[in-house]
Amino acid sequence: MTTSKVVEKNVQLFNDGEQFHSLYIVHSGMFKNSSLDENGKERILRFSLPGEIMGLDGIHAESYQSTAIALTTSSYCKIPFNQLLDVSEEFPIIQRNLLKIMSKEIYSNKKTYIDLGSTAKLALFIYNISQRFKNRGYSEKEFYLPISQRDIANYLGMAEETLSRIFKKLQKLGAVNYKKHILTILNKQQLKEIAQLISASE
Amino acid sequence: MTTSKVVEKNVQLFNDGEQFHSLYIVHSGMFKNSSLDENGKERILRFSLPGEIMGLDGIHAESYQSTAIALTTSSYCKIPFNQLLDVSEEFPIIQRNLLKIMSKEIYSNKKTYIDLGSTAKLALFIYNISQRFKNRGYSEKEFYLPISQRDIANYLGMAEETLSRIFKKLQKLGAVNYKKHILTILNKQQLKEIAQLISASE
DNA sequence: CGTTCGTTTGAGTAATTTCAACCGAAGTGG
DNA sequence: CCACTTCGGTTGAAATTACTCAAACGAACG
Repeated sequence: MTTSKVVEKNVQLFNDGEQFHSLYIVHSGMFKNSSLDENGKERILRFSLPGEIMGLDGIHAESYQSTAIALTTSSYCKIPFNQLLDVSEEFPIIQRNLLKIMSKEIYSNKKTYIDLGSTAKLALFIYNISQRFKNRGYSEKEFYLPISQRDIANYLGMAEETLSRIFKKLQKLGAVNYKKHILTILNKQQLKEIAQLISASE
Repeated sequence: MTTSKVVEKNVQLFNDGEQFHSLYIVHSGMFKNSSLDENGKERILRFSLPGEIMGLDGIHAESYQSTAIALTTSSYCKIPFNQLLDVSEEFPIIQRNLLKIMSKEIYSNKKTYIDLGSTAKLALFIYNISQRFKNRGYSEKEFYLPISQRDIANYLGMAEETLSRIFKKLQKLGAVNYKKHILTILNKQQLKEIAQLISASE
């Protein structure tokens, strides 16, 4: 349908409020999706990894509801939404898949970070990213994470300083290693326990 | 397509993990959608008000991802999903509307409570509910809120005691009144300020 | 009338934020 | 090539916020 295009770090694919026309699939690299709050502060809503779709939140209002910015050199594929609708009328399977993707998106937003302490939040964040890489065929144990700690803290709703301390704590505990944006999961089981995905006794 | 059915308080419409077959539209009353975490504790994911759809998160896995329980005497309409798909192949407008509804659901999840203090969280919660009632033609100023404070605290990720104190605080500030599950918004502007939806100077 | 349930209250404790300063790596301009 | 600035991250200490625990309360109910 369309070919993959490459963008450098900090390039913006679409902007909050702009007219909606296309969905974007991440091919490689990573994007952050954010919007500005009432005081003009950036609020990061999600990070988009290879294989994931951006722009779904723009369908209902026919304008994008967030801004997409590349966090590192990345490539993506653009899918004009009207064309997608036309094709899906011919091939209902496409429509069903779109519904499934959106359903999954709704579902995944529910696994919220609310209710967790800072340590559990960060552990869960790392675990989630790891599983998303795994689902796309990448290593779940070690990956490049082109996100600044400031952005992670923003996304998780905690102070930058807290995040720094917790990151050090997770490393001291031997759960992960993090250096120069390379994240290594040293003890997946332990990480899941800290993220409260399993009870510690199991 | 189907007629409206009535259920009493505490009746369950569908259960987390059960095979997915239908969407449910709330006609009147209110439902809570929850699931159990790894330690068996209830985690409330949303409250469903009249006009809102439940079950969308079950499409992708073909099993419900949460449990729906009536919080008060309520009525609902059941829509078998396969029938919906069949009809939507004939009438693409239905398909488009479904996509829009799901898109809106994805978008609304972005307005997250992360990052807010307890006072702002509760104010935002009240404001959101109020707007959802308004959008369906009900009063935005005064409504029956059949949710226990325990459930609100659970949903917002704070201690029950904290919620009780904050509720009292909002009343002392003159923003709202709350008695016998009747919630009255006394000062919408102030409520929005507290919820950080506008800066205090405006 | 006694019990339960949902809520409230107080006091102490724990977790997180804030503020201020510092650090090291990387990039910039003279 | 070197000083300078910036940026992302780190550290410590004080202040704030929210949680926990324990107890009491009032309304509803059988």
